[in-house]
Amino acid sequence: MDEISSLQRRADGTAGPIRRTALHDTLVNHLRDMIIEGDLEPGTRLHEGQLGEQLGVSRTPLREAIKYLASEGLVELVPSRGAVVKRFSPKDVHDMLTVLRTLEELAGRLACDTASDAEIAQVRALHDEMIDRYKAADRLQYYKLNQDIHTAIVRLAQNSSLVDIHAMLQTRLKRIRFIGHEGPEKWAAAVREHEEMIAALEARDKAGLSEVLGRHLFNAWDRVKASL
Amino acid sequence: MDEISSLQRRADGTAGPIRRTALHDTLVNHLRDMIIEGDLEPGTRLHEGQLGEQLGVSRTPLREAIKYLASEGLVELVPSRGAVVKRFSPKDVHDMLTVLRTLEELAGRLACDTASDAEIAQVRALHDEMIDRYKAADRLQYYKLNQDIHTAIVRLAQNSSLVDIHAMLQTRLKRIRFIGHEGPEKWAAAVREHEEMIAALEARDKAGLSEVLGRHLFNAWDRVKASL
DNA sequence: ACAAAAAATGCTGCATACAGAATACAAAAG
DNA sequence: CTTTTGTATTCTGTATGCAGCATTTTTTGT
Repeated sequence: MDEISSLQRRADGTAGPIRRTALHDTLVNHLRDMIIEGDLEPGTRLHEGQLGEQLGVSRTPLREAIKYLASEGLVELVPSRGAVVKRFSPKDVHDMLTVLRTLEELAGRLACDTASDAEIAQVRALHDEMIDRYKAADRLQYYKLNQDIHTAIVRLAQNSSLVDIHAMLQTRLKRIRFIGHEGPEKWAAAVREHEEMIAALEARDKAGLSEVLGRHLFNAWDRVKASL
Repeated sequence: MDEISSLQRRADGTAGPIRRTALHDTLVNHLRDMIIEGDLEPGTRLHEGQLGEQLGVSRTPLREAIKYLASEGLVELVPSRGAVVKRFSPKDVHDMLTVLRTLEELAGRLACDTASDAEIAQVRALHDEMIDRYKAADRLQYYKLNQDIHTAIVRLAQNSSLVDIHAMLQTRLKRIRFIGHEGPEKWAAAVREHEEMIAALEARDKAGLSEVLGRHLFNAWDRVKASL
């Protein structure tokens, strides 16, 4: 059972001086995880009283967290009727992937110019680690590293707005992708695309990196649309 | 003085019996306007007690509104110290314009495929109206219609995610652009670009529309960077 | 028996109250 | 005169209480 004790524990586990994270902030992360991982399915009403009791917090910080997530687009606010977990239609997902694709294409072009060799090496390290997880058929860790790589490449572009918006879209899509279990052959194809990505990045091939990122996300639609 | 009466008045001005907009929602819009119009300058601390009293509302809905705006990126939450109006560096603005440019280029390409003739005519109407305002040197209305046109074109793309994110970036940039008073020659150049935009849209010239939108936003940096 | 209206219940929205942290100020020591 | 420490005040963070709206259940009339 989720409890206040686990909520108030610092995320990084360090024994830092004092708790500097506000409860509503902790709740935002906690609720976001619950939504992404499917504990709160789309259409579920977020009962303030019930949910608050379950998490061991009062309604006030909970409500604040819900407002934050509403602006993030994960929940929907219905006047006088509370909040419900937002349901994304297949078209919504397709739309998000289209935008994400465009953004990553941009990130790829910028990254080739702005990234240092050391930073590229770090992405390579993530990639190698991911390949290991792939060979071990460790889907969960593969998936996590996969996202980390995309995020890392976006970071290389050194555009704060791009990082922000990419993270937001990534979050909204996480729930979908988290569910979508593609078959071995599609998984292999995705891995091949990642190999191309790293090669293009190391060669600082702007057009090449941008193209493969775009293709990767174009194909992503094929990989997830079945599970909708 | 801002008062509860003006806040609780319905946005559409109808005399409907019941108020269907929640106070925190009204506050979000009100605060956003205050930030954009410069009533709350960057770096200003949002004093809950004082601001609440000034607006005639209690702290609870005010705090909820602030959390919402924080997720929107207009204010920053500092633990135990409240919220401050976010300050954007010149690089931040440049970054946002870069992303906005990419998104509008995408919107332009999509719009040529998806827009109906009637919708295009509506944009043309907005454009003509804007030209009138330009000739009348009515900067405020010109500016407003300008934004409306960009928003309308994005809408034509019929991509909900694109609309969302574009609106968010527009909002963040509104404050900057609201201040930035370009000279007559730059203004004229912007208007010429808009003429090109409409022409390309009516010709459903994907490459052309995308190009001019990109150029327009590329030049936008020149127009605002002086005022930073 | 069915439909419509009325009452009752539960939940959201807002305000207020209280506790703890941060800052400002003042006094004392070097 | 400067610096440091103790204290007071102010503000944020959280909990709780109350009023109004939605929905469901019950009751009443046909």
